[in-house]
Amino acid sequence: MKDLVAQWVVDALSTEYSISGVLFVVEHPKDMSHGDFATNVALVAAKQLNKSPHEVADTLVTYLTAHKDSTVECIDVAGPGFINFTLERSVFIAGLADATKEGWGDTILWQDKRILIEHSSPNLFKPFHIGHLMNNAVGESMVRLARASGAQVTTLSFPSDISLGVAKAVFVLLEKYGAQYVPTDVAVLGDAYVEGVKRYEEDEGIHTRVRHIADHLYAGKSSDEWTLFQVCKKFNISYFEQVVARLGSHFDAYIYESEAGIIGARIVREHTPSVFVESEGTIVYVPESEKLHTAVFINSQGNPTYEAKDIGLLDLKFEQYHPDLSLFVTDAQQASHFAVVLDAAKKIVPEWDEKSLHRFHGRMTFKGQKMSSRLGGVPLASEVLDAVIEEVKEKNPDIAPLAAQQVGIAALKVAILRAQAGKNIDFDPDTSLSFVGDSGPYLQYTAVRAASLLAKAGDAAPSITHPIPGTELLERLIARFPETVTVAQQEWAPHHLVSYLLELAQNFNSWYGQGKIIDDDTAATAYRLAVVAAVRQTLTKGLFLLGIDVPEKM
RNA sequence: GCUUCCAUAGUUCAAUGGAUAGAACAGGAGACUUCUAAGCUCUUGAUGUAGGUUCGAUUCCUGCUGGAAGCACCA
Repeated sequence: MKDLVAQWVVDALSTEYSISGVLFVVEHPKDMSHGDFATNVALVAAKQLNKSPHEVADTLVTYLTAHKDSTVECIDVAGPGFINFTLERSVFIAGLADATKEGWGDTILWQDKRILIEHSSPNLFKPFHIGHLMNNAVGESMVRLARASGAQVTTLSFPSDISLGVAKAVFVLLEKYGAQYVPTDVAVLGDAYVEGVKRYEEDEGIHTRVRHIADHLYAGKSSDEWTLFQVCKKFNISYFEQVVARLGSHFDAYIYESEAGIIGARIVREHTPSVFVESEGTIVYVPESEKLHTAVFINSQGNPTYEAKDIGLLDLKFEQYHPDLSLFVTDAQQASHFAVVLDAAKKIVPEWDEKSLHRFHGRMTFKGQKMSSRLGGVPLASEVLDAVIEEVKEKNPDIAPLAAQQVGIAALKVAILRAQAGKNIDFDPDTSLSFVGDSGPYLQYTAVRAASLLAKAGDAAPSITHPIPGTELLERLIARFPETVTVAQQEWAPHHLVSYLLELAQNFNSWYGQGKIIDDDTAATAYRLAVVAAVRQTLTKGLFLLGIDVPEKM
């Protein structure tokens, strides 16, 4: 429709003024009272034509009005010279029927493309903490947006299983519990990690032993540390799967850092000195751009660093999944790291850089305190989740357990997703977490309320045959759902969707408060129910795309 | 020090270069014998600073101030 309007404007310009190539835009006016589409063409063309914007606009409107098609109700000039197009209401009324069909909001933006999405990559031995909640919320939403774009989506997690840090943890576990240790609590592993880091810093005497453990782990050499490591790794992964399942995520595949490291190290060595260079006993990459920094890929012990592991990961990703787009989500701290890795990667296989997209989110602080999972003191994701769910239950003691969990997760996820990814969030359960106003529970509540109305209607079936006044704004908002999804998909920006859903919910609740939906007027009731059904479906689908379920009751 | 990102109401966030800068929370006031009050109605209140580009700048460019992150063997 937007393209159609633009074409009309082009025709009008060429007929009335014999000009073309004017760089105007057609967009939705910010304020819906200004109509459905607006163009700035008169403002842009005025100077070139040496006439006032209003004069140009008036001339164009006369032409456009004479040539408009039946879907356009009126075309007028407003403000400094905008041309506003208002569509016939019938267009939107017909749209209500689409909104209750299967697949409402699905787009064809990436029809049949293969998209690989990596997110929620845990660090084994470090607990899944509050920061991972943010990564998971952003990542899962992108997965769902991608699936709704017609793409074939594969989800991947890249657990960090082997590192010097893990060797430090294994050192502590061996010392404390011995080689036969079987973990029963992730907190013990997290504590061991923190303690190991601390011991390593304080006591140089253990460095040799820890490095020795690291070498065995990297080499997969049969030993006490290897056995203990395997047991802990397995335990951690199953814990991880439980936590993300609770949050609504599932991973199709895992690639471990240990596998990626072996391949990455090989690739780096194969491309030395063509891409990488030896320096001070290490292998580094020196970017040409001043904006990027030199990074070590193979350390002086001969082990791959994070950088080389990411090269190996790229190889595995493209080798195994042949993605058209490989998206990965991390926090913003790693932005420059990946910029360097991709700069090196494009010299090995250009596709690795061209088809990769790094989306990052901000850092989550907790009550103003910076969190460091290496130094401890970070709330676990599950602890935060439990606390939030407890709060939901306090607020509504009658709520079903499943609903309480769904509401708690919605509160967390919307708190994260309503802001543009990339900004830091200071998470304070007392203030950040809202159950009222612009919040997840508000959206859920609205959807539940709509569902409740439909249930209450009994025999009265929704119908669009007898429209009544008062729902024009809602109808036009509902019609914008698919394009809002498209914008969120194009920009990988779920917050656009959150803004839209909040606006829809606010308008619906406002309308709801104005009078009865179900009354004695059967024709009018049927129409109102059609609007309710469309709103319910739109909210439910929109929340689904954010990774949020709508409870039965709340 | 170098590189990058950020700065909007008391607070948390919006605003493809457009029209009167939108919400929510907090504060103030109110309606309801009514379908879910996690709701509704009304109300107070903001673009860090100095320039530049533009018909038009929260948005683009430059300086300044303030904050965050990164900068060779952690991930």
